[in-house]
Amino acid sequence: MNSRYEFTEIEKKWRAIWEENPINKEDDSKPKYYCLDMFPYPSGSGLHVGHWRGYVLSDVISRHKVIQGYQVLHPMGWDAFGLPAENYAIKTNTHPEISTAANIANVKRQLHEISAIYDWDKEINTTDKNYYKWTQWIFARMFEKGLAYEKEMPLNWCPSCKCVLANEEATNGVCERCGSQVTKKNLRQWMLKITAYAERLLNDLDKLDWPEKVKKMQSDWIGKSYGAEIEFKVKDSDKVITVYTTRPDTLYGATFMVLSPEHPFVKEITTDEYKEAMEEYCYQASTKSSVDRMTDKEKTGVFTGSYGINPLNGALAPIWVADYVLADYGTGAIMCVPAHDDRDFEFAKKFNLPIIQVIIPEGEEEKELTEAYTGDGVIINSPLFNGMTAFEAKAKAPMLLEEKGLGKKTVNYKLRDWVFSRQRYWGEPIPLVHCPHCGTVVVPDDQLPVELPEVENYKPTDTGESPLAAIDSWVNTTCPKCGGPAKRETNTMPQWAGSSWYFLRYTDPHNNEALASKEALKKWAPVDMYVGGIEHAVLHLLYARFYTKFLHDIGVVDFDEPFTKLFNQGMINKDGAKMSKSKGNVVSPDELVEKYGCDSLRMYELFVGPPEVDSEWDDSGIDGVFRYLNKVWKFVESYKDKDMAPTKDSEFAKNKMIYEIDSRLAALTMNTVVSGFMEYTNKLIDVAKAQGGIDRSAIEALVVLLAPFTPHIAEELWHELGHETSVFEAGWPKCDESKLVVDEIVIPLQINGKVRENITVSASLSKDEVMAKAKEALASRLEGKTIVKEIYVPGKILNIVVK
RNA sequence: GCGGAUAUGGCGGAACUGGCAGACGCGCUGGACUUAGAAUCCAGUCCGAGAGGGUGCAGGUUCGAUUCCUGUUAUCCGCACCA
Repeated sequence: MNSRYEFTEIEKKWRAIWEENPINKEDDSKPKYYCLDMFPYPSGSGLHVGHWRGYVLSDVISRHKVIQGYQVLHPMGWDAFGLPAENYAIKTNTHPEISTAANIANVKRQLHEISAIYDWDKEINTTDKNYYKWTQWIFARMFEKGLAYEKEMPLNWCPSCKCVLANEEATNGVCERCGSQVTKKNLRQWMLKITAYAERLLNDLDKLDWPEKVKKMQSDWIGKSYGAEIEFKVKDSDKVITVYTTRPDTLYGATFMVLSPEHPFVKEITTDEYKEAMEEYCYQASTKSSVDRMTDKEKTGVFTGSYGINPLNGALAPIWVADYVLADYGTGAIMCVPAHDDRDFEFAKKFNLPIIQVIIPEGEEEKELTEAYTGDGVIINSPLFNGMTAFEAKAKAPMLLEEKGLGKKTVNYKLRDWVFSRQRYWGEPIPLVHCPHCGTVVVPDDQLPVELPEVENYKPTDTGESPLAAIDSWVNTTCPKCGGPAKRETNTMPQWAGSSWYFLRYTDPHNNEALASKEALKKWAPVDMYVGGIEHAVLHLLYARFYTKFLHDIGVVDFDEPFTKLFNQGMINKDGAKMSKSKGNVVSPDELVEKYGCDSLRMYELFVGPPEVDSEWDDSGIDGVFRYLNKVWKFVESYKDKDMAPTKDSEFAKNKMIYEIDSRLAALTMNTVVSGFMEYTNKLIDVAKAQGGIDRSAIEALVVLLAPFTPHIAEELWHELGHETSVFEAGWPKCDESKLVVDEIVIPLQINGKVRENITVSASLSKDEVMAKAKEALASRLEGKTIVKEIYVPGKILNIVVK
């Protein structure tokens, strides 16, 4: 055995051996475990130490499961459609396929450096024809089920990407990808009816072992609210305006109404006097970008000249049009209760509209309001609800109104349907054909995939047309139904399409008959542990849940949630900022692997901080784990031939180590696992030094425990200890808790809550006996004091309160 | 504006259900070994000479609070006129 820890040699050696003979083999006699990383986009700049973090974490979990006797699916692949490759193509006129392949080769090389147990036979790539065939197949099924539909509407448009965006991609009015301000553009687009699944997407969050934060973000995004729809007749008209409100209890306080500028009645109920102003206002609203509409805090609006009739008391409510009411939420029309809604209050003040209070705080008198009162209280001025609290009335009002035929109980969601088409080249073609006779026809399964054609110009247009639209030979086709001339749909799918189901494909990646066989899905899916960044909290994770539920409904899979457990690893920052090429603060793992070895870097990635928290990268910290591994090496070298019978001390040290590593690993607090290794290795070394040797099983336990974290050194040491088979076949050490029982304990002694002395006592002593010893030890400090109280927490602490 | 999270030495961070604050590591200081350095090893390292003080700040509950409660400040994240 080498006296020095030659990591380069060791790592090279075992990587080659594992390549020949993988430690993780399929074996149906074992239970399954599916541990998945969010697959990367193969970017040109490669991986940095931040990417490693999640991959190391998932690999530690996977290897741990292997040692515990599971067959583990731990696959890797490429989410390779997307804009960077396409933009690169525009700049250099290189086909995206070529640049993508080059990037994949580089990132794959880097991934090998991690020595994760990825099964490369199961590698997938969303841009493979055999893969996107099934992405299209799923779309075809959605189309048949009426979940894919076409609609013309004002959409989020990124002027830089020259492409529409889904709502999820345009939060804060900014393009999720490039950060440009999003504008509105009226376009005909393909939509997916994700709203049909709103209720299930919301309710099923309960059964997921996911971070609360992510569940909260999804449930906020779905945004369910309870309320009522109430009908207001328009005076001197046959029109009836339905409003949606969550506060039907305040109906008597409704002093005006507001329609969104896009509401269909606007034209008809605007009187001649206000016509011109209204046209101008609605035109302005239609051209306003979503950013402006959001940031313009000042309320604007125009009176229609018409009045709505309050169904409860017949009071007249002037009807206004204002852009603070959104067309696509609720009914696009609201009743306004300025006394109890901040926005309505502001609007009423600005346009001098009446304010009627219907709720006053418990025990207070009605007085003039300087702001809207939105809290609970007693209902007043409301014959139907008087005497109730607002809380009560809010709950009862929908039913009461329904009984009177004035409205109905309703729920609403903020979730909108998913804008699914993109005006770009490098994505899955939408498998539809437009036929002048048959209308929109889905491409039959036996003609899938609809392949991307070669183009000469990848450049997107400003008109909202895909570059594909310029290729006549591709666009012109025959109708699958009638055989007549027809045109292909030229939009492509968003990047999320391929990633919404890829976790299913890993179970059976080469299947040409189905997206995966029933048997393979049954064997592996759903994913037991999903590791990735928080940035997909609503986007990818919501879409993947939606796809899974759909595939469940059409009988493809028999579960309806894809990811049982989710873990979001924190980002790694450098100089207080996210690593990026443009900031020049990227730390590459390649040099660190060369200098310290893969095992050291793996362990250090886990040591930088709690895995779910963002951490600052500091190169010098890796010295600590490197020194630690050298210490382990030296320990094994020094004591492997000094085997002796187990002693009380060695048994305690060994089992305590197993117990601590095991429980910390189970809690996924990997930084404390690493510190635990350091702490308990030191204890083993102390015992070995004191005894002049140590039993072999203690050394072996350490080596096996280390294996998921630092596989190469562990495997090498395992063989040095005389084993012929892999450390990953050794079985996970079990803690014998009977060995943790001690007969002497140290009790800290406090006076008035401050520790003054420590005494060592037999663990079997009674309270009185311990107290007597304590008083003896504290005698000089207790002199002249009166003891007020004595507290003894058995085995933990003793406190004496004195005056 | 609303919602959520976080705050502990020079630094990263520990502390399980209220029970010895600062584990483990980095860095630093001193020493050993060396012609010298690197590496390694040993000792020390919250502040304070000491009594004592100390987990963002101000209170509270408790024998005892980093942990629970109230208020407050700062930072980060999510949503953003959703009626």
